Amino acid sequence: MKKDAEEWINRYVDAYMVVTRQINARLRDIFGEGLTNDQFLILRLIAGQEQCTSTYLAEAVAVGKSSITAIINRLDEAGMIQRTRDENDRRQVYLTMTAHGESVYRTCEKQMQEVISPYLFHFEDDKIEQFIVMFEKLAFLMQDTGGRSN
Amino acid sequence: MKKDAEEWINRYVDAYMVVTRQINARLRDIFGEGLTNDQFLILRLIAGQEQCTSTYLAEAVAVGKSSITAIINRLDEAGMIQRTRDENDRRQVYLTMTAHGESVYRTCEKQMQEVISPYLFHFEDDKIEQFIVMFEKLAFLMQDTGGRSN
DNA sequence: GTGAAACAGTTCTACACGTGAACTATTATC
DNA sequence: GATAATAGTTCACGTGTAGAACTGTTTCAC
Repeated sequence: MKKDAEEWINRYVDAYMVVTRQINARLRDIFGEGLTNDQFLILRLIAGQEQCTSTYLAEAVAVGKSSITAIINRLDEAGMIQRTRDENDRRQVYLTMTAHGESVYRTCEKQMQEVISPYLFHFEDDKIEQFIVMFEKLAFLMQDTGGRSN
Repeated sequence: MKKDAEEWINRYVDAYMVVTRQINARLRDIFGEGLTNDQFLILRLIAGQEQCTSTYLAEAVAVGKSSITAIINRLDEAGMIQRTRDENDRRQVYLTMTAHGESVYRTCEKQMQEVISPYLFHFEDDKIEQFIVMFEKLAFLMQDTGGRSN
């Protein structure tokens, strides 16, 4: 282990805990009854993926497939998404947003922008850019070492 | 809103989602039956705070006090923490770890270090430092604008 | 001093999310 | 054509969250 790794990790975890929990709380508040944070994330992934499947979602959010089914069922009951079976491989179910889902998602996306953007004003542009690039590299590293079944 | 804010936020959210969910999944796996991620976080806060109260925890994790009671109850039943009433102000209940709680927490802390540290090797020291400093500033900003009751 | 307000914490009910194991239906393999 | 692999679902159970109602304690205003 790197010499300063322990201290870095402790500082990272402490800061990350505050930031993520505070952001989550703020999003929870503004989304209100419309959507939970997790549902927002799932819609976001569906929006960004052609022919999105449960398996893809499960890997993307690092969670079992049965959890995805539960979330998808609720979004389905709320009329926000549709399931479409692939006629060539009838095991696959593709998930797409309905017009209503799209509308709710876009609203929440705007609200998210409004909640987060004020914090950006406290930093210089190149600092923000560096921070995000670093975060993206981390994300890339972690995505390539996932894996899980069920 | 800043000109590039929207793009930054989208990139940030996408990366942050991957990183936090992947880290959570890995921690869930190694902690196993011993402790949930949230319980670990709560113990971490208790460890780092003299005379820790439910109210402090609720603010720190940006959650209602009733949620804290639930978590504390489970940790109490598991024999990991103790509640002590303040004799000067009998409304206050101070939370401390038992020896057993301390032991479980330290074990999980080590495991967390081992899970996260490999990723640090992919970055230069000063990059890591800058990243963490930025995160800490963000955390500081967010902490100063919280607030919630119940 | 006493009554009202504020505060710390708990309980209760309801729901969202997570797991893992067992299951259905479909496709691939040999 | 039997067997294995894959995609997704269902079920039972534990955890975390909210919010409202509650207890007990302290503070404050008069």
